[in-house]
Amino acid sequence: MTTQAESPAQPRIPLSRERVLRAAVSLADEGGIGAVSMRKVGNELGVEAMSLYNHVANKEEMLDGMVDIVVGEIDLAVDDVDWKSTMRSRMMSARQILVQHKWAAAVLETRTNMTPPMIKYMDSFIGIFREGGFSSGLTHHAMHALGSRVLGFTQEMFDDSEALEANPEVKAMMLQQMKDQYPNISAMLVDISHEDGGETVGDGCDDDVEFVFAVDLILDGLERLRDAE
Amino acid sequence: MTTQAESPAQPRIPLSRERVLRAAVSLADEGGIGAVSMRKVGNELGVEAMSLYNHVANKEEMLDGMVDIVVGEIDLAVDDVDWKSTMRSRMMSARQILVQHKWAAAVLETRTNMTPPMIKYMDSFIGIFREGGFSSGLTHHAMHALGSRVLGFTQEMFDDSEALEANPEVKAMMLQQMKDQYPNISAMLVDISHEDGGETVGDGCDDDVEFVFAVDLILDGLERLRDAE
DNA sequence: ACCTGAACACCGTTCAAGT
DNA sequence: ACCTGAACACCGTTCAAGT
Repeated sequence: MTTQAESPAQPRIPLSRERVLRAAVSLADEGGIGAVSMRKVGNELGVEAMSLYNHVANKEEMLDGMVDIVVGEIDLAVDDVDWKSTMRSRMMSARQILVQHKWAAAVLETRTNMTPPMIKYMDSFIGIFREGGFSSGLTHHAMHALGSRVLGFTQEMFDDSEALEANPEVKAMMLQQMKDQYPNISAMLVDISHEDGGETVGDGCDDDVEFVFAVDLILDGLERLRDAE
Repeated sequence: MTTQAESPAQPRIPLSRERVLRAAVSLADEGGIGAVSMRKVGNELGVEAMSLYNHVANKEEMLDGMVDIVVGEIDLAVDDVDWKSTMRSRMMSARQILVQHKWAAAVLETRTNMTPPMIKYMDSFIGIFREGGFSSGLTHHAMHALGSRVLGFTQEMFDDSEALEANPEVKAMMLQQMKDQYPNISAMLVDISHEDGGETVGDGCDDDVEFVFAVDLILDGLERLRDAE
């Protein structure tokens, strides 16, 4: 049944979280997310489905890990001549990776957990705007406007981080811990809570406001192009 | 087992596609899309799961029907003072409905079939831009730029309609049939195929081009806002 | 014409038992 | 410490059989 059967001298490679996730990603790359079941991933590794539970908590957590691998492939090193071309390159890198893993965009949108690779990506993303001279408020809007375009996670991740921030005691600790690892996220959150006294951000951002902001941004731009034609 | 058991005089209401879809939508509204299985929908209607197959081809087609119901709820009648506020209202109506059916946005993104309610929505959408004096090319860009924001279907639907259009023999027939029912879609497709000789649109639109267009539109708008601050 | 019982080939997940 | 057999409670779907 296993592919290792005819090589008894070769000790089987031990399972690991890494191996499980890589097997799952390669199954999804080949056959779409529908080709990923605990049983099939186990089979790919020459192991029963139940063995996977020693390395991932459950399927949901396995999907988190798969997305982390994909997000980790996005090149964060690009540093172009100005903020605009840097951001443009960043978006292209992200898109390129998501095109390589066609299943990932849909899965990404179902994730609600913030994982370190996701937070790292977001911090880098925010950093580009900050270095471009954007205020924290406008950076926040920018993330919502661009968010659903490449990585559909922006709303949810912000909701989570802001839910935590809403508790003032947790807030101080969180910010302290985050400051080193995620300087841009921290700076933005601090700025914004000072700017509006937590009104917009404290109890989760107002999705309606963000939606209208993005729509108006696009409509204004379209109008300009029409008039220029 | 059924809720009708204690009322033998009352003849059971006969099943119908309509009743099946409404039951499925209400299950999804209450418990999310995970609460929708053939067995549970059957149970909701006091019927076995297998009976549903007399009214929907399979689960996939049931999901199509559920989405149609939701899309059909979007108010297409708004006609504001100009194209911009009309489009703004349209986007708000769509968003409002999708917020009411929280499961629908994700399901919408997995649909690949063009259904009449979807085409009707698209035609109305295009009509707003056309009446606002937009060229067909810019209208096409606009749909891509706004598409993923409210209804994530734009890309796929366009790919389909353009795939059909790529066959010149089918094209003439299709356009003739569509002209009455969907005047705006037809007009746009005709214009675009004349404008660029089918280069951009004939063999499916260039997703990369559309992606860059949308990103640049947003980045330019953000820059303007930053400088105005 | 419409509904169902029985069956098939799948799922995710648990837990005690093996090594 | 890690892997597995057996089992549970689910899936979507079919088809011949009932009414």
